[in-house]
Amino acid sequence: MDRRVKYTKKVIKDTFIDLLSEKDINKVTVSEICKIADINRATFYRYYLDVFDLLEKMEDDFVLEVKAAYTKNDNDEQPLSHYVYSLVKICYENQKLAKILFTTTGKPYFLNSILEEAYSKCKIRWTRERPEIDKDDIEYATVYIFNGTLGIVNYWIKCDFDKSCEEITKIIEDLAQYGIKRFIYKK
Amino acid sequence: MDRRVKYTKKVIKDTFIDLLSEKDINKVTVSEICKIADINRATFYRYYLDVFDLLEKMEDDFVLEVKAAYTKNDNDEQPLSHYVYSLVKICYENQKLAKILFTTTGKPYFLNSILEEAYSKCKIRWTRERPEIDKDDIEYATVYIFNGTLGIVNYWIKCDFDKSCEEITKIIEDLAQYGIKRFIYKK
DNA sequence: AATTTATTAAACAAATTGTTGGTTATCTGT
DNA sequence: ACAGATAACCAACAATTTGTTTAATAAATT
Repeated sequence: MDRRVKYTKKVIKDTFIDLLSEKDINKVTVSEICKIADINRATFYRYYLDVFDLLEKMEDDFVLEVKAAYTKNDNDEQPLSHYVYSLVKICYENQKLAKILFTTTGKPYFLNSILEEAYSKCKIRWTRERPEIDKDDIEYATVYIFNGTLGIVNYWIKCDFDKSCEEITKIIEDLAQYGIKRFIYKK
Repeated sequence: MDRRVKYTKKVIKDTFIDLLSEKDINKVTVSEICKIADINRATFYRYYLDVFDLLEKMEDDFVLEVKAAYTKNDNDEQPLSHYVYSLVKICYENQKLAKILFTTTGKPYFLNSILEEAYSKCKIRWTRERPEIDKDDIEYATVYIFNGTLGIVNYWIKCDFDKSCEEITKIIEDLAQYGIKRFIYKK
């Protein structure tokens, strides 16, 4: 990629992250980003439709990084924790960005493609091991642990990464498997 | 309240909901709402700061309704399901609004005050029954079931309320208590 | 019926938004 | 190092939105 393009995109994204840690995304304008980044506004529109398009592209980049992380050594059927750990690891390595992405979107829908891939493999396993299982129940269970997982990651980020990646992954795994019953009462 | 005020607020909110089911909130302008609602723009600014302030006020109204629902017959220590059921019920009775509120905010942070109240009571019970318990663990467990619960409600709304309020509440309760282990494998 | 209050109408400057055509600066491949 | 390609800049544009203000009008309350 052209060095000029690389610079332009980088300075836009950096400025955007800075602005997002100050104020709400709805108050961030294209003009402001360009003024601070010292970039012509026409140049911004060359690559992005608007502020939200910019955010989306940054989310996509993040997702690609996580996928790259768990695709290394990816055999057919990895345990759930393998995917969770990859996500947690990338968050840990990009703390400022992760904080922005998790808080500005509210719910990190942009991660759907990651965990959906992971959970779809679980669904296959569950169905194989218990063919008589209710399809609806699987769906609800998946939704539950999916949201619970993202909630924990979000909370961990809010607490400024006060646990190791391994610890967080373990906590998520335990909660998904046994719920609060065993997690709280019979540890 | 003055009948004129009542009308103004209602027509603004109704128009807003209609617009939100068509397009993203970031594309909704004050001018557009007023034009469709046939309301002077100055009148809008009399009650709301901007589009997001309007959304917030609608969320607040929704929260008040849910709280009113579970405060009836509220003894000291209700089971978690009592609060969940109240939330589910109000969603069921305001389907269009619930759909908007759950999808436009991404993560329904506006519900924090509801479930936090419920879960804080659980935390007290857990701590009382097992005083040696790890405080961090309680926190993580709470975050997990909180997000899982909202995920299920959100999914249920997305599926156009295809189960009864009682069924959904039961599903949520089971998942919180036993996790997928017993929910899926040992039903 | 009189008074209070809400809504309207019209106008205002300021800011943002996309888009344009022409110029300058920088990069890439030979 | 040179030439062609391409990216970034500049300035200007109309259109839209945003808050805010004033005075006039309409509706509610007492």
